[in-house]
Amino acid sequence: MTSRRSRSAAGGSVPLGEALNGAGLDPALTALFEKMPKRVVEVDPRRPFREPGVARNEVFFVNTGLLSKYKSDGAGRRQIIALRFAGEGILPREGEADYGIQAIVRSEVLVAQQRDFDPIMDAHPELARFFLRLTQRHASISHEWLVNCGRRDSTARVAHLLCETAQRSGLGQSQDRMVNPFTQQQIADITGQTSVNVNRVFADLERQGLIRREGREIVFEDWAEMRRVASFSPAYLQ
Amino acid sequence: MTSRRSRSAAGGSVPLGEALNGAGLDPALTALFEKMPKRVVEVDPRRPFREPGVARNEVFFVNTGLLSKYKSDGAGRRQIIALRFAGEGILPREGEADYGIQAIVRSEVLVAQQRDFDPIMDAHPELARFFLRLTQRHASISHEWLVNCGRRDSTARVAHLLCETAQRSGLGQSQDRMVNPFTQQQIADITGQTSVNVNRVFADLERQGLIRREGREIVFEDWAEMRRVASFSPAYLQ
DNA sequence: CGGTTGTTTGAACTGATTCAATCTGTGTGG
DNA sequence: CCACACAGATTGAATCAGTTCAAACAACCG
Repeated sequence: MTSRRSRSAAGGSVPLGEALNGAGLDPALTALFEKMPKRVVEVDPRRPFREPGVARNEVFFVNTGLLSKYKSDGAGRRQIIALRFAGEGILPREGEADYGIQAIVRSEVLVAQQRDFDPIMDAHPELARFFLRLTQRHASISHEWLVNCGRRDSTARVAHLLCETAQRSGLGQSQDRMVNPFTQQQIADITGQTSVNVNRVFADLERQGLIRREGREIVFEDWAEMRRVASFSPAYLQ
Repeated sequence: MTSRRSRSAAGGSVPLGEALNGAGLDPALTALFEKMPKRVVEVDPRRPFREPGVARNEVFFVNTGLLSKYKSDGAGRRQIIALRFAGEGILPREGEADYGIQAIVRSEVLVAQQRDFDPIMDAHPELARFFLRLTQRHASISHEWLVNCGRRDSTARVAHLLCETAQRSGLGQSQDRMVNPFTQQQIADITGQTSVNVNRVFADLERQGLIRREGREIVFEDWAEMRRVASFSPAYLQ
């Protein structure tokens, strides 16, 4: 089922409080966020959720599943610019958002209003420091993606995304398999290619003995070599 | 002269206090930063300034000129991941930096120690909110660069960079010319191409009547068409 | 079963790279 | 002032990685 698939891809449910505490937030402040009025929304994959160019006065938190932020160039070619795994969130910014949001897999998302969020920030300015750190981490990931798109060949790009995904979905070190949450089109939209080529890259990776595909699962046959091909070093994930 | 070139490309000098005030910081806090111990450093372009993989316990502020943050893939191919124009800065982050810093043009940079910076942040937690906004802006620029590298053809990528540079260096609306601060190799490192191709793209842009080159200066002959080719809409710059 | 969504494969094409050579402008030392 | 060195820009030819278009195939779901 789609929802099971989402859960396992994202490493299970990560409740708000647990995630904030885990990221180093003072439990007293965590409690404030837990009390903040919010809706729980089930988001279907690859369906419009939030469109670009609309005022974005909401705060999102991914309980389970996987969200993507996307933009498109003038000609409508789509580029996924960021992912939010379970336990991560999306902060608002002045003005209208230049990006849209879609789910990669069926996701459970907490949606709060900026007008409920802002007073908490105002009352506890030390919170901004916490969110500054999280934002810096995401910036660091964006930078790695830029290296990926700009300087690596198509095989390395896909391999790198798989490595990052395995890591970020909280796969245990012992785990050597992962439910691939992406369609090949989505991988293309992340790595700046066409789905046709992504398909060929997958076939290559398999032929080289780096991965094996079993239905939706990807088995990493040679993690060390995989990392090397992808030139993946997880430092940028902190 | 190189230093004049840097100044005009970056739209002149932007002193620390003025920049922070201009970005919306409380003048009382601005004063704290102005009192913070710091060195003034002249940085030569395309020379090592800060290497990747080293603990980065400093804060930088660009007084005049233009800095770049760069990373490289496994094979040593270089990608410039961000620019800092006059009036912008670079914050530290836990652990060792995964990126290096180099000047694009000769720059005057203020360098402060994190240990002098942190106490100010500690004493004035509302500061983090200010830096959060700045960091979000840079993240937004990274995302646009991702669209650029991932989805636009080589002509649009170069055109987009030129548009962004014109805008960010604070060129007046009336201004239709700009000193190009980049070498073609640097443009290649930003847009994920080779310098050879960048050269051909420049020739194309000129042949299409979008720009004219006069020495180091670029004259925008048809700004509207340039924006269209680049699919440049400056909203992401805020 | 039929509709939908995603994957796989082939053939032709093209934008960009690679490698190598040449040209140009600028700064330096004699 | 000239000779030289150096960095960057320009050009050509061969090659190749990735796209495009089109069609077939597979899985899933009501």
